Amino acid sequence: MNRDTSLKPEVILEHAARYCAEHGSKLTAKRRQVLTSLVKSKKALSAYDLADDSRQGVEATLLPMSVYRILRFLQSIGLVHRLNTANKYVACAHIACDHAHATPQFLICTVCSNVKEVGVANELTESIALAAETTGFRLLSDQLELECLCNDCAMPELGT
Amino acid sequence: MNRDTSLKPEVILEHAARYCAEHGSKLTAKRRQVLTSLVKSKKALSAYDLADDSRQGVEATLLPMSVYRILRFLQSIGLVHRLNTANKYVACAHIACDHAHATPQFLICTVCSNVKEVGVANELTESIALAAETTGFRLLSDQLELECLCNDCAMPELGT
DNA sequence: CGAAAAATGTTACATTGTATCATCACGCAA
DNA sequence: TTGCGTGATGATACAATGTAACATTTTTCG
Repeated sequence: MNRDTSLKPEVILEHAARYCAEHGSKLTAKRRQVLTSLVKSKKALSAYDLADDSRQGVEATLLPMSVYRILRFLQSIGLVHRLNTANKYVACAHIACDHAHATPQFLICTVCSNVKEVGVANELTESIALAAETTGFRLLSDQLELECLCNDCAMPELGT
Repeated sequence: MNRDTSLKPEVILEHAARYCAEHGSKLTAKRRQVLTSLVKSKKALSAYDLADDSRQGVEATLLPMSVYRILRFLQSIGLVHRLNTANKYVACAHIACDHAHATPQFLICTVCSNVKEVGVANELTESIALAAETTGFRLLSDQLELECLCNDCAMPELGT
C-alpha cells in the first residue's frame, strides 16, 4: 500500500538488470536476492533483517558483511535508498520508471517502518539549499526523511 | 562559528537550571557537565565522545550508560537535540532565548560534524506536513537533517 | 589457457545503544 | 533526628549496527 506494487517483481528485476549493465556491473544472483527482498517488502529493512531473510527462503544464505556490500552497490546505482535516520533500506520506488531518478523524500512510520517515497515540490528543496548556502554550508543531498505515523499504526483498532 | 557562542556558558547554564526546575527536575552536576561539553563544542558529539571527554577534565568520569541517560533527559526537556542521521547530539542553540523553542532544522557537515541549527520557513514544513497527510502519514516531528559540507571542509587549504 | 578484475567468504573488531539490578543522595514526614 | 521513598547514578552484561582486512572464488577477456 505504501510502495508501488503494481509491477510484478520480474518486471522490476528486468529493469534492474539493465541498470546494472549501464553501470558496467551485473545483477548477480545475490544482488537480485537482496533487491527482491526489498521490492517485496512494504517496509524498510535493516541489513540484518535482510541477512535473516536469506536464512529463511530456499536461496543462498547471506552474511551481514555481504549484505552491506550488496546494499552499498545497489545504492550506488540508485536502485536502493538508505534511510539514514532509521538505519534501514528500501528499494527505489521508481526502478521501473523511465524518467530519471530524482533525489527522494521519505515519510517513515517510526512504529512499523512503513515507508512512503514522495516527490516534494522543488521550490522546497531549493529554499533549503539556499538557506544552507547563506550560512556557509553546501547541501550534499536533497534527501529528506520525516518521522511519521502511518494510518495503520495510528488506528490499529480498525485492523487491515 | 557555527553555534551561537555569544553567551557565556554560565549564562546558558543558569537558563538551563530554570528549564529543569520547570520540568520538576534538577540540573545535577553530571547533567551540567554533559550540557557544558555540548555547549562548548562547535560540533555534534556522540555519547561516547562525551564519555571520553569526562575522562579528560577535572570533573567526574561518566560511563556511557550514564551519558545516554543524561542525554535522554536533556533531550526530553528540549535542551539537547539528537541528530538521528549522525547518532550525535548538540545543545539547543536557543537555550538562553526567551521565545519558545521551535522544532529545529540542522545543517550537518558530514566531514567534521560541524552543525548549524537554522530556522527554515514555516511554509516549508507546512507543505511537508500537508504532503504527508494526503498520503496517509501523520508528521510526528518537523526536525530536518540535511547532509552538508561546511566551508571549512570545502576549502581546507585556506586554513582556519 | 592464464592473468587481472570483480564479487564474495571469513574473521575480527569498532561503534552505538539497551536491559537489569545494585547503590547512592536527597528531601520530607513521623 | 531518623528512616523511608524517590530520583539519579553505578556497574555489568549484552544486543544491534557497521567496518577493516585479508582470503578465496568467480568472471572476464586478451
